Amino acid sequence: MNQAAPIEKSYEPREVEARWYAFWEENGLFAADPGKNGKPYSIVIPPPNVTGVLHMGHALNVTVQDILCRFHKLNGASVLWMPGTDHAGIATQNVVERKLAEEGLTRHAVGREAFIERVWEWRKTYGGAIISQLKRLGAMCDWKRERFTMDEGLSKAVRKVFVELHKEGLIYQGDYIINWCPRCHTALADLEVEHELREGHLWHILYPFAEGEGGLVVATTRPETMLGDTAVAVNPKDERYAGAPGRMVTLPLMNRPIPVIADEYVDPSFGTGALKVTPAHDPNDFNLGVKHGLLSIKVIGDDGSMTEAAGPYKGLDRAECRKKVVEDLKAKGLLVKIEPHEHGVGHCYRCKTIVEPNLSKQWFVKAGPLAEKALEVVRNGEIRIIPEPWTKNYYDWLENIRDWCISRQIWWGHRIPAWTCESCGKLSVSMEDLTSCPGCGKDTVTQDSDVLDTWFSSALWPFSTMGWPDETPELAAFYPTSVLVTGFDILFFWVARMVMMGVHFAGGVPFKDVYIHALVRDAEGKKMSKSKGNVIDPVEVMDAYGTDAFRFTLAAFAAQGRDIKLSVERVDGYRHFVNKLWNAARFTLGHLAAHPEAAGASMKPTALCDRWILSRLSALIESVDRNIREYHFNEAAGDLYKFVWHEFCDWYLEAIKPIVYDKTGTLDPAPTISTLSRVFHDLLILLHPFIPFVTEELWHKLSGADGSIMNARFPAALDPAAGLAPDPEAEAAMELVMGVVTAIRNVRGEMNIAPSTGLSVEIHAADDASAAILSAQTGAVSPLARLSRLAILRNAERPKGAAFASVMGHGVFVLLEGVLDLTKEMERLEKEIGKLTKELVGVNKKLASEDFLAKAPAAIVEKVRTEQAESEEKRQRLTGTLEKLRQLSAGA
RNA sequence: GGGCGGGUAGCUCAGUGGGAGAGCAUCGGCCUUACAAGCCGGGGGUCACAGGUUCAAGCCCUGUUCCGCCCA
Repeated sequence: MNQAAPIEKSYEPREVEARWYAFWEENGLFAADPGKNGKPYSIVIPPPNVTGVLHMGHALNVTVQDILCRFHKLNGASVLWMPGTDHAGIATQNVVERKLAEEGLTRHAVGREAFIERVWEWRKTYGGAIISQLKRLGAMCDWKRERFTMDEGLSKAVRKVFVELHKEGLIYQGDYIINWCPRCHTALADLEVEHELREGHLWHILYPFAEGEGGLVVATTRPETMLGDTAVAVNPKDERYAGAPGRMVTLPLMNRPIPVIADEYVDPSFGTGALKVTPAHDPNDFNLGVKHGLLSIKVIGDDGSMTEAAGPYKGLDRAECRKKVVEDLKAKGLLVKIEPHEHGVGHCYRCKTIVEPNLSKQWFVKAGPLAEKALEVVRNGEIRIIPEPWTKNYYDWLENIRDWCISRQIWWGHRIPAWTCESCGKLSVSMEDLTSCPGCGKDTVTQDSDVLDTWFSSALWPFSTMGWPDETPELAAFYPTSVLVTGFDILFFWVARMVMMGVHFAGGVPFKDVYIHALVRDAEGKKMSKSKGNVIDPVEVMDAYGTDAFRFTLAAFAAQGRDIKLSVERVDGYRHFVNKLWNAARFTLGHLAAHPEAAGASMKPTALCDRWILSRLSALIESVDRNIREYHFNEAAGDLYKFVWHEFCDWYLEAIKPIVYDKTGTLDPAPTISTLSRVFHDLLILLHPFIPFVTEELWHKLSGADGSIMNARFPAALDPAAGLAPDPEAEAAMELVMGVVTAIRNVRGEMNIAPSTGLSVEIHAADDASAAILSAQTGAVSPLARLSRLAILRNAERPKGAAFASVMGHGVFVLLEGVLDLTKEMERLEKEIGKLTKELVGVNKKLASEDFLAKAPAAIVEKVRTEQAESEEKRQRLTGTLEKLRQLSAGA
């Protein structure tokens, strides 16, 4: 190189990342403009919880979106990536309540208004943590548009949707059994309950007939609920209980007569086949209760303790009550037996407390009609779910959807816009806050104290963030969004509900594609790696290896199955990759600087390696472009990796050294410098979506100009004018060159010859064309293989004392007269022959099969034939050489 | 109980019908002027098991087994 390397010897990510992120933001490179030319490309970010900290799931999710946004921007699209956070009702309220508890306070002590103020304060102080972590990842979100589900605009959208759905009869209030979390003191939707298998018991209890002898033995996993039993049910086909339906039994401990009913629902094979029915505390029992007109007696209160209706057990905690009930039954001789029993127990997804199915007055969304439309738009292809198998899960859930309980008995959230009049009892739902009753006109109205499920507002995210219900330029330009990128864990919670709401309110689907990526189970560690202790903090990974290395690793993982286990060793591998690119840049930039006249020019390539690398670049562009569009990020990343390391660095840069370092003064480096410049330039653009920071840094060193790689244009795979097109001839010739070089290196390695020793090599070409190619490439082959002499011959005599290799039918002789270690050479040849023989067995078997010859495609047969001929020829030549060496060795 | 995914090199994982791959680890040789975070060469796999379809199976089908997830 003619001048000192202009850049540091190794890549130091920290400073570079901070500098360029600030640059991008300050220069408005993330800013979306609905009036801009170019095909709109839009994504709304899955809003992370405002209480959240960045975990692997976010990191992967954001990396994928950023790759897509940067890629489409490079392709000239008008890009909007809408960012924001979610108010996470229960989670945030829990966090603030814990802080209050540290001060010895409760939310009830400070009051609703003051409490909500405290939450806003908390949000102001801590709510930005996750946002700054997203920035650290390089996310090109349009931060000026950042939204929060509790913002004024979004709140207006929420209220509008509530009012409209209520008007349409799709929102209703009623007494139903719901999942109650006694800790969070709120109702939960079915989806918000997590079922875990627990070791429990099955208690068999005798319920004596009210009249006459005997009774029925029921089996239950929750004996404390018996206090609220209002029937015993058996299957009408169950012969054991023929005659029982219609009779009465006495409910033990409560001494209440309850009827025996018959219903097909009862599974005769479970327990004793007799089912105690507690409509107030079990969803299935609730259904039976409705069907048979049974009473509902609520014996467990909202705080988890027993109610008045539990009689003598009133005030006991539900767990204590269970013990007491069992003891009392035992004392009365009514406890027939206790069996160990494993069963699913529901837990609150926020605090893990065991939920209590409880009868309660709540607000519900009638999901059926909305689900119908949400099914339709996927069935008819308006929305594509990728990978496709998730479509089935989507269908299954929507086809069996139940009404959605949307009211929560907490304070942090969108308050339900419903007012009840104490005077006339009228319930009014309204867009505007009410101060008087629309019915009787009196000012005795009170707003419902409940708030809405956070997912209710999240369901509106794709259009509420763009200004709906107003008709905005953003909605016109960017709705529907191009793709939703998310993990499968919220396919039901969020994706399905967005589709329902989008189709119903925003006039169409909220997105065209849903890309479901792999999921890293994290932080809470519930599922993934807690047991293995390999939870990894993305921020620590970025600190240690750099964001680009981390992102590239995630991209390489992105097509994986449904679980991710990330190892830092692998991130380290990709850190090496980034550094490799950095050092390739040092080399490249040095030579470009030395030849400024050629650096930017577009010259016709003359050298074989130049033609070859352009052909490979053309293939790479095609692959990266296609694979990103198909969401095959791992393929794109893998091809980039292979190109950079194993084609560009390993072969191309080495092959051009004799040209760019030419000391003979006989070579013209200009076309090669021009090609190098072009390839490196395009390569940075191809890599940019994956590793934005290092590519931006190098971009500036490359051009020496200001501007940003973000404004560059993605190259076209086919651009013959610029020399970009597949060049099979160059690829074939280069393969011959590489084959020869590798064969010689193999000899050197196996024979333990120092790299500093120049070798003398003769190649006996099998045909004139190959001889011509090789003759033209001696200048490339010699340095790559470290030769002191290279002769390309035709029909020559086998040289004496030479190690031998066969490459594509050509004889390669490494002249080692006097120093050839016969034993080693024979071992090397034997190993080689062994491999070939193994290959030949398989190939010969194929060719011996008439079926294969008759039925396999002609191209395949031809390929196998060629393979066989080449391997056979090679084996014969190697065997021949080996034989001669044996004779020589025996003679000596 | 129903559904889904997975079992590929020592480890973490790619690979959806014709050459079994990557990173890390490992062995041998190199401080060759972009890079020792590197270069060159090598070793390592009956692709969980059994059967089937096919000219051809890691890949498709059936069964078995183990692990994980979702739903009830």
